[in-house]
Amino acid sequence: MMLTAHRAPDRNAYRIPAAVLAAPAATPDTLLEPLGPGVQTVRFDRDEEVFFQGGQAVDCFEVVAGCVRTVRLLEDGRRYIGEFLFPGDVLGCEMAGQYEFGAEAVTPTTLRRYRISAVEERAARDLGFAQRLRRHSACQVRQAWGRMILLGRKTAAERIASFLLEMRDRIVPSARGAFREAFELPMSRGDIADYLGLTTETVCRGLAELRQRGVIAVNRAHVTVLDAAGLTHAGSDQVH
Amino acid sequence: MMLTAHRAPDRNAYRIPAAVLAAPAATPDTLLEPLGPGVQTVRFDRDEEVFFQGGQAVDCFEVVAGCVRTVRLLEDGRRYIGEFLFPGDVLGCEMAGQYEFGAEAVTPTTLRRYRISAVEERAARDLGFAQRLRRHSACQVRQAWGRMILLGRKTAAERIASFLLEMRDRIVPSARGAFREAFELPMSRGDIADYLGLTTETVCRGLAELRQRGVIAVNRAHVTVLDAAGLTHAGSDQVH
DNA sequence: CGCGGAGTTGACCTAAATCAACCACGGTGG
DNA sequence: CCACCGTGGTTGATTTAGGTCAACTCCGCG
Repeated sequence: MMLTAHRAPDRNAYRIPAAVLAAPAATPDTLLEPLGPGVQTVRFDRDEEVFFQGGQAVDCFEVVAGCVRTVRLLEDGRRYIGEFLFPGDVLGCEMAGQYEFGAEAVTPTTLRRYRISAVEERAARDLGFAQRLRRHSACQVRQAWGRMILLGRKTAAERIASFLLEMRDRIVPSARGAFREAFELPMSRGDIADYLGLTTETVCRGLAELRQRGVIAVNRAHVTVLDAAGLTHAGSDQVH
Repeated sequence: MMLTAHRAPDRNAYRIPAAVLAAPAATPDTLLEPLGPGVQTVRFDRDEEVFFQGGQAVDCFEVVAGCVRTVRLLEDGRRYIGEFLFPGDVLGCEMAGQYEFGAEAVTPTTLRRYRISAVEERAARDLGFAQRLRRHSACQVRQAWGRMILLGRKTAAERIASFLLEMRDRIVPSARGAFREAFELPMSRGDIADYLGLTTETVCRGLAELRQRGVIAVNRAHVTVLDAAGLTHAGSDQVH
């Protein structure tokens, strides 16, 4: 299937750690694949809204290409970005009733659209599918906990280092043969700031600091990790 | 069953919003109840460890009485509290492999202990059970998102107000007939601080501020919400 | 060539952390 | 029965990380 070309072959698409991957032989390629065929493919331009906070939750999506952000707003305009989604990631399938946050395309994006009701209906009769869904949510929960200690207890510098490490592991280098330590950030500094609970300026200063210390090279969107160990240390991301 | 006496009758124990509760008739009382009988009941003293961060994840728990906190530590001692658990809440059942955080008793606590493997095994053959588990994780994910905007974008005063609102809704007044706006906080100011990403002192000052404005009355553990609307406003917890 | 928006850098300010008393109880033991 | 701690809570003074405001740079584009 051509879709797999969009994903890094060695990484598991729905982020299930190796320990949980004692999966049965015929695991589908992506979480929602079993719901095809008859799936709609939809495209969104940069900054276009995929769905909005408070809207009736009817569809969920799988990213085929591009990058999507989820956003929550406080009424005075403060914005928080819940996560960035890359090819293979799934969006909105734990929503019930209303979307609790909005979703917008960071770059021109291709998504596959599924009905949440179809997901629910399938889960109600297919145990394997239900199990994979459950594991997906469990992963989301564990990831969320990681984000909380980042937001609650880490300094600006640590958050930025952690962010770079996360992106290094999640962004597939666009250039064929480009090595893993070099990648293009699809999102703006403002997006990064709203993801990390900081401001644009603080993100810039943090990146500048890391550059001056020779840990990374940055030029606009292009980032190269020069000293991975140094970056891991700067992020306090010990694998306890 | 006697356990229900420990829970507020009008609130759904595993926090599934009404919209999702289109449940089949015979819904069990608590999430893990179907796994009984033969469940062990275990007790923990104040500050005793239920399980520790990094340990092999084999058991999960349901709170019968008392209050439990989940803790994550950075190696330099910074602490973050993921959540407080009250009677009816369930703990650790989305763990795979290792516990990603520790759990400690905030007060003397009674828990029912289940094997994670038993939960998995039951989920693998009981669709209804799997569905409830899945909804439980989905709720956890949605709650986590709420916590993230709190940590990433709210001021100290707003966090404290939000916290009080959460506790008002989750803590069952101990005194029979005590009205809902008065409750006892089982956790210390330090615990609250680590839950909100603040310090003890800032929590104290925030509470003092709300007291001076006549929004609440506080005396040590005892809190009374005098002006619920004012508190909601102070917390920026609009129901969008 | 001039415009406009993202990114960067600098100067300054403020919310919350840190550091330091101090208070208010709830035991404990004389 | 009451003095004595000790622990958690509160309040005040000071410091600081990061936010705010403002200038300026660097492209990309018509």
